[in-house]
Amino acid sequence: MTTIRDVAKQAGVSPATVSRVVNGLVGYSDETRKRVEDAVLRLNYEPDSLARTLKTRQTSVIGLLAPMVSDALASQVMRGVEDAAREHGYAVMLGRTGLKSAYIAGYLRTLRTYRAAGVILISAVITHDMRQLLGPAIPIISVAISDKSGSPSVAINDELAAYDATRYLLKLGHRRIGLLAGDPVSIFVARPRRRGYERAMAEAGCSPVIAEGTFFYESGAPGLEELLRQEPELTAVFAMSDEMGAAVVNELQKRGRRVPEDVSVLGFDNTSTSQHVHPPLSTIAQPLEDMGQMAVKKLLRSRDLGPRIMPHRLIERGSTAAPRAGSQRQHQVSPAEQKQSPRSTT
Amino acid sequence: MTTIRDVAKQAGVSPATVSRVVNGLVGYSDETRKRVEDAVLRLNYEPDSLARTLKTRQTSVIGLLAPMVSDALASQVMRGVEDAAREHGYAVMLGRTGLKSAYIAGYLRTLRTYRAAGVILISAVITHDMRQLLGPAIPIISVAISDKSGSPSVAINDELAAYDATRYLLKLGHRRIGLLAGDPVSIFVARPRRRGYERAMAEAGCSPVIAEGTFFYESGAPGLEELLRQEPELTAVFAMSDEMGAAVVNELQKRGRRVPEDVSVLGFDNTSTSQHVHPPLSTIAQPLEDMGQMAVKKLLRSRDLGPRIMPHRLIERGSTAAPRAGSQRQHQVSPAEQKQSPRSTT
DNA sequence: TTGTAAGCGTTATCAT
DNA sequence: ATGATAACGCTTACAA
Repeated sequence: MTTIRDVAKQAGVSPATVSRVVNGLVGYSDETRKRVEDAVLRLNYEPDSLARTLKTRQTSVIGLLAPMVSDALASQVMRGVEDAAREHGYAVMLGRTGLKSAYIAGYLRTLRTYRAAGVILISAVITHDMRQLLGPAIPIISVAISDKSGSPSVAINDELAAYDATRYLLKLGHRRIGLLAGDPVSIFVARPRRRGYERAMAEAGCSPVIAEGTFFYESGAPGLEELLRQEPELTAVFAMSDEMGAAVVNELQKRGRRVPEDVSVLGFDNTSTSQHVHPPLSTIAQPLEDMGQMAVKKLLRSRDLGPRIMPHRLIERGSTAAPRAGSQRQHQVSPAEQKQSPRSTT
Repeated sequence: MTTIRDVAKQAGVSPATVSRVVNGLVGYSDETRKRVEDAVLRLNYEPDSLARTLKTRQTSVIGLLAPMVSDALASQVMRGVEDAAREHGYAVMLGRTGLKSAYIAGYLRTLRTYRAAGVILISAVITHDMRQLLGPAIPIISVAISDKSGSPSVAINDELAAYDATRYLLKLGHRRIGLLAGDPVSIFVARPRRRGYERAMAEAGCSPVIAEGTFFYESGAPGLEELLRQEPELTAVFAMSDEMGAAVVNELQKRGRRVPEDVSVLGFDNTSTSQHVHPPLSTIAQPLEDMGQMAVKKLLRSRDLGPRIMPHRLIERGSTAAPRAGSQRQHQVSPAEQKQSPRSTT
């Protein structure tokens, strides 16, 4: 390993001068700059980040904590984070937390001793303990969680997104719309999304039909079962994750119901799963990659605190349509229902 | 930030003694150990990894380089790596390379200056340049690539896996089996898998039918189109990725052919995608998570070089079956065809 | 058993 | 414009 001293010797100058040249500071002649640069090239010198960080206290690693590194949502966010980090010259340190606070604490400690420039937390809320553990020098930001506490965060408005989604189904003419939700204590977004659904249903004078799943594919079929038990005449299902939505599509078809002719299905997240089912899932898209990028940008802008709301959008694919004429009376569309979030088609 | 000196002062000993206690070395009385431990607790002292590494030259970070952090295969491997790394007290530094050698080089440099304990490369072959860049002190290992060069690696035998897969379809009675492959220069596993398919087909006296896709879902439909153009009487399709396999299932159904009654479909990798289609895909499973874990273990066992072959296995789900009687003559099973890889059902 | 001091590779301060 | 020199926080001979 070649050090700054080697370069200094080779160039016939002091280490201090080499440091100045390498860091583009002032205080050397063109002549010496040239000599130093030559030496750097010849010896293939690369400054040691560790030593540099030890001295300057400024580092170039960003911590990224995800409950699972292998689920589609986290993967997308990770991708955005990784790209933005590289672009700004930062390295990413990855931790899989499984949402276990002991794991999170462990990573936070590690990140502190590595003097991380900041920490990004996917799908988890920032607690007081976490802030404590990191110390005041290291900022932390959450991604993909609507956080009411005012901590730095990048997320969509989950309540509004679910509201818009439900409104969309109502507008198509559906009245009996089942919600495939999730456990609100382990899955933080489940609560606001449920509120959004309930609000839209209440405004339309429809009664809610709700079952809870795990957000994983496997829980889709039992979830549908439960919804149908509560309301056999269901004409639409709004699933809080694409995985559950995909499972519902497959399960409906297995039961001999056509999608979307008999039952419409709407997913959430616009992960690749939504395209792997036939017909492809209509879904609510979160700009996950953008959210990851935004998170590092906020982290790096010294004090850009507070929550940042990103736009969601409805993507219409083949899994949603108006209910069959006659299957129930048509829903009357009121003027107020025209204002909706922007919507696009893929 | 509290340093070793603070603790020393608090405990009334020298920094050296604190270091000894903290690192569990010998050379102090029970009495002082107690005093030091108290001070550590009271001051909430945490040794600085950076300074420690600078001195000892041994680090606790493992570099993990993946072409995409958001595809299902890499995610699974990452998960295994992450788990094993944590278990051994290592942190994971993540890099997304897109297989661009410039990106890889950049990360390798970073990892060198961070004195990484080792580097894990997903879905890419280790080149001489990479080894050069890392220097002799840092080992590197590839995962999910059959590497003939003898560099450290953890992978399945892709040739054999594809051979077994094809044999399985032959044994079911299929003769006209299409292969949905991939570009062998950008997707390294495409070549051995193709060889395995060709060998099995040749042994059975069947002529190969091959189309190239990208391994992504989108390429499944055009790939099937091409296969059918070459051989309209196809009764089975072997896709080199689950994504392509899932697309083929959907596309076949769209064209009014039933799976598996009219056409069988076999995927590869056993990613979650294989379960998100109906009927669920039969597929070749790689133990991706195990492979990730194995990679860090090999890295950490000082000099456990060379390639490590992991077992693949065939998972039978609903997308494969014998061809319809009469659609073609039954294939005669020879005794040699009985020896097959272990196989399980999910 | 314990302390002193040197040094890991930098950068920053202060002379010159 | 350049060079000594002293940190950064830790480990490790070596000495006591």
